[in-house]
Amino acid sequence: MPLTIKVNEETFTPRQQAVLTAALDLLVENGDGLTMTAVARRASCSKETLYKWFGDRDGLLTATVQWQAAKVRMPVVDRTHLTAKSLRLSIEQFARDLLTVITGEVSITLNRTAVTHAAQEKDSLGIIVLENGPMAIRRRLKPILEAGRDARLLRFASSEDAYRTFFGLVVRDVQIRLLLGDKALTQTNVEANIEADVKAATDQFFALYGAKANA
Amino acid sequence: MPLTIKVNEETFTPRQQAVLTAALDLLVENGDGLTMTAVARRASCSKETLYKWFGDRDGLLTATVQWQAAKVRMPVVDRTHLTAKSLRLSIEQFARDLLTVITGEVSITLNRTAVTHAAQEKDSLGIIVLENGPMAIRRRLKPILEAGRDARLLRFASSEDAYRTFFGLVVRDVQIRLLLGDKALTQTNVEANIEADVKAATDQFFALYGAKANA
DNA sequence: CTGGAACCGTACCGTACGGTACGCCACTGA
DNA sequence: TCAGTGGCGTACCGTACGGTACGGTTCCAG
Repeated sequence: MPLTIKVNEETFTPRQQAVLTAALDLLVENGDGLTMTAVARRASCSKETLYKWFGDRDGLLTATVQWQAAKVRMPVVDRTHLTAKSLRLSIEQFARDLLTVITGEVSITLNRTAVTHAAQEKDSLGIIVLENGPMAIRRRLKPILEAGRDARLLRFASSEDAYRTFFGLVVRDVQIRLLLGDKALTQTNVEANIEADVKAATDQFFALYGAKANA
Repeated sequence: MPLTIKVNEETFTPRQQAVLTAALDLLVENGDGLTMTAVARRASCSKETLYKWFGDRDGLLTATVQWQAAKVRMPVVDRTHLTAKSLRLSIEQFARDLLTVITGEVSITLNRTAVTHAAQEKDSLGIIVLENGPMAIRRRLKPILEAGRDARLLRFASSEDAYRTFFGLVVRDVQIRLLLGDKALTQTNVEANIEADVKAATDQFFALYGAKANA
C-alpha cells in the first residue's frame, strides 16, 4: 500500500528534490530507465530511503512528474490597459508559452510517461500533466479572452471553444509528432519556427474571433 | 538478433492474423499486457511459434501495430465535379474521418503503444502510426485542397500549412486528452459531439482559407 | 507405413527489477 | 562519552517475463 504523497504542498527537502531531479534525468535519458536501483545510485541514496520517502515506484514517479510539472511556470501576462495591441501581444505570448512548453524535452518526457501510465488504467499522471500544461494555460487565457470580449475586441459564444480552437491553431500536429518521435521534427527545427508559427496562429485566431471578423 | 518482418507485404497467413488479433486485443485490454505467454495462451499457440514467426517481442509488437494501422481504411471521397458544395462536403468528410479514427479505441491503443515505444529510443512504431494515421489523411486531403485552390475556391500559400491548420482545427486537444486518459472525455461523450465539431472545424477552415476570406 | 515438418503445450533457465533487511557510519543532543 | 536517529551501501528474496528446449501430436509426401 503506497503512502499518499503530499504533492500539493511543496514539502520536499533539498535532498528529496535532488532525488527527484535524478529521477527526472533518468526519465529524460531513457524513458523506461527509471528503476529504483538506478535512481538510488544516481542520487547516491539507498533504496530503503526511496521507499521510505515515496512509498513505492509509482509514488516516486508521481512525485517526480508532479514536482516537475508544477515547475512549468509561464510568465504572467500583464492584463492592465486592455487595448487591441496589448490583447494581441498577450495572445501571442500565450501561444509562445504553449509552444515552448510542449516542445521542451522535459515536457515531452513527462507527457510520454503519463501516456504510458494511462495505458495501464492509471490516469493520475495524465491528470497531473494535463492540469499543469494545457489547463494551466487555459485558466490564465480564458479571463483574457473574456476581457477581450467585454471590450468588444473579440467575439465568441463560448470561451471554452475559443480556447480549444486556440490550442489547435497553435499546437496543430506538433505535439503528437514529437511524442511519436518523428525525426522530421527535431528540437532545433521546431524552435527555429516558433516565432513564425506564433504569429501565424495568432493571425488565424484573430481572423476567427476578432471583433471585425465573422460579421 | 530479431529477424526483420516483412511488414510491407501482407504475407500473414490467417493463423498469423489470428495471433495478431489476439495481441491487439491484449493491448487494448491492458496496455502492458502484451506478454509473450499471454499472447500464446490467447491465440492457443506455442511461444516457440511466436518466436519463429516474429523473431522477438518487438517483432510481434511491430507486426501487430503495422497490421492494424494499415487496416485503418478511410472511405475515399469523390473528387469529381469540384464545386463549392462538394468541396465543403469533402472537407467535412475528412474531418469526420480524422476525428472518428483518433477517438477510436484501437487508435488510442496504437498511439499509446507507439508513444511508449518512442520513449525508449525506438521510433519505428511512431513512424508507422503517423504514416497510417495523420499522414494517410494528409496524402489524400492535399490534392483536394490544391484542386480547390486551382478552382479558386480556396486560397493559401502552402498546402502543407493549410493541412496542418486543418488538423489543428479538427483535433484540437482531443487526442492528447484521450491519450492521457482524461476521464472528462469519455468515448461516447466525444462521439456524440463529432458532428458538431466537424461542422465547426469546417466552418473555421473555410473562414481562414475560403476564397472570400482574407481578402 | 514411415520419415519429416509444423506446431502445441509445458517445463525450464537467466535475468532484471520491485521491495525488504541489515550492517555500518555520521551526526546530534545530553 | 554515549545512546539514538537518519541515511548510505549492499546483500538478499520473490516474482514476472523474455527466450529456449523438448516431448507429443497431427498432417502430408513418398
